[in-house]
Amino acid sequence: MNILVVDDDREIVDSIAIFLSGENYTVFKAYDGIEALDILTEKDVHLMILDIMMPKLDGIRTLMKLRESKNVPVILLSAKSEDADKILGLTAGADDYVTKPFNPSELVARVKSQLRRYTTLGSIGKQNNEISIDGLVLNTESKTVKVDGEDVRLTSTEYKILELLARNRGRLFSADDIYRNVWNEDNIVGDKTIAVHIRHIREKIEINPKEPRYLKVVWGIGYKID
Amino acid sequence: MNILVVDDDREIVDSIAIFLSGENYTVFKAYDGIEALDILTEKDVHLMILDIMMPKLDGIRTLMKLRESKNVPVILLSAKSEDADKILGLTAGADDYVTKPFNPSELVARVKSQLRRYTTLGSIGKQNNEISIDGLVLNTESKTVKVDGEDVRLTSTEYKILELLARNRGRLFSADDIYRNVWNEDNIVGDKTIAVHIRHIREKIEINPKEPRYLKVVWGIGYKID
DNA sequence: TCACATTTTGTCGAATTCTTCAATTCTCAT
DNA sequence: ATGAGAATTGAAGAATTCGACAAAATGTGA
Repeated sequence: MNILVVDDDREIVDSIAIFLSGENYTVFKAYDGIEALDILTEKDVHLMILDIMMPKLDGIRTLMKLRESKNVPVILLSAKSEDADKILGLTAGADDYVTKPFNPSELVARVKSQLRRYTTLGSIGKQNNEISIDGLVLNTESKTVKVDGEDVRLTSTEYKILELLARNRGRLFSADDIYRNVWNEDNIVGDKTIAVHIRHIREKIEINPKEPRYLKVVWGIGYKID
Repeated sequence: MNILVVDDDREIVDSIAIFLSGENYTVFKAYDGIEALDILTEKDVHLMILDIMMPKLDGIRTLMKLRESKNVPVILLSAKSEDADKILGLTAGADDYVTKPFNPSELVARVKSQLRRYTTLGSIGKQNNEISIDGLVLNTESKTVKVDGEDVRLTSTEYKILELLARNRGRLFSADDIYRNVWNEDNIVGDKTIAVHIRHIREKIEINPKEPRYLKVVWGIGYKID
């Protein structure tokens, strides 16, 4: 892994470099924003540690310029611990903000955390966003539903109810449970509303709504998907 | 976006919830690790703020259990500012570590930063600067758009919206999601603005805006590109 | 400053979706 | 078998949402 360290104070750059090298990272060094951007285009940088106060091009501007084209993780470094500065930096596109003086081990831990997110944990698209139950397939990202390969159009409320039940296959939900989960508030009136939505879902996903294949009722208690 | 806040101190949970709600996040609350894990399976959580000191199941253990199956970003919260604790937490799989007492605005900024990394910035290997969807081709470098080979002139706002949707093909964005991503701030007023931009984009890239080939609406939820 | 392009806001009608209510059917326990 | 409670069904009014248009606000370059 290649890490670019940018600070106009050479001593700081060197000491950070020593700690990172000790963790077997390859370290590139730069002493102002222009140099940093140069290295970023030339080399394959996996993470950047960037000081804010620098001559020529300060850290925030460097970061903003970088974000126009690359999504490399950036940890900002600054002597200023003012909250406003932190917020500015994080808003400008930084992934973390560390104030000087810092504990080298903590910095290394934060580097590792960011690299883990960037490389192994990945982003939202990577994870499994399909819930599959027999011929019933929910895609939680596009909020779509397929039954035996056929696309089925559910309304937003219908989808939310179905996702709740599908996500917790086998678990029993009373009408009130469902209401609380989907509406995020308590149901004051009766539970007819849920019943009607259940019917609509059944009409759409069940071949024979009278003999539900998925969406089953447990008498006197609630609904579930086996 | 859904955020889960976990702390055994209800006052802290409530106050964090207020700040996050103000930023238009949906907030789920839990008061120990067990509850947290329950909600994580039931709901689609996009980020978790997790206190370390908790009864039943402490934050670190909760985090480790979570990491067995999910890669949701986690921000640890702790009264201890010992470096060793920070390092332990970050090593266990956390994405960030904030010590109490904290500045709410900073916490919100860190939440946004993590969500950005998780959702829009994405992970390694996305250097390709052309996004191609059927006859629709976006060049993210020159910020130009072609439809069936024909150049199309989009305004900057229009382009940003289209890129967001194209970059996350299949994923559904509510009007608020789009606003937050493109403007980097919350939408206080209604969602007419997005609707109008969507129409303009459609007028330009769709042959028949009434029957959109690319930019589809999902009633009651939002927009997407299949 | 003015003219022009872009972005944002406000209003309206049509379409879709949600909720309510009443009638009917079904299930379980006796 | 029967009755009470529970679930399903049908229909209709209420509430939302989307898209179209117009117009106001904002930004930009000559």
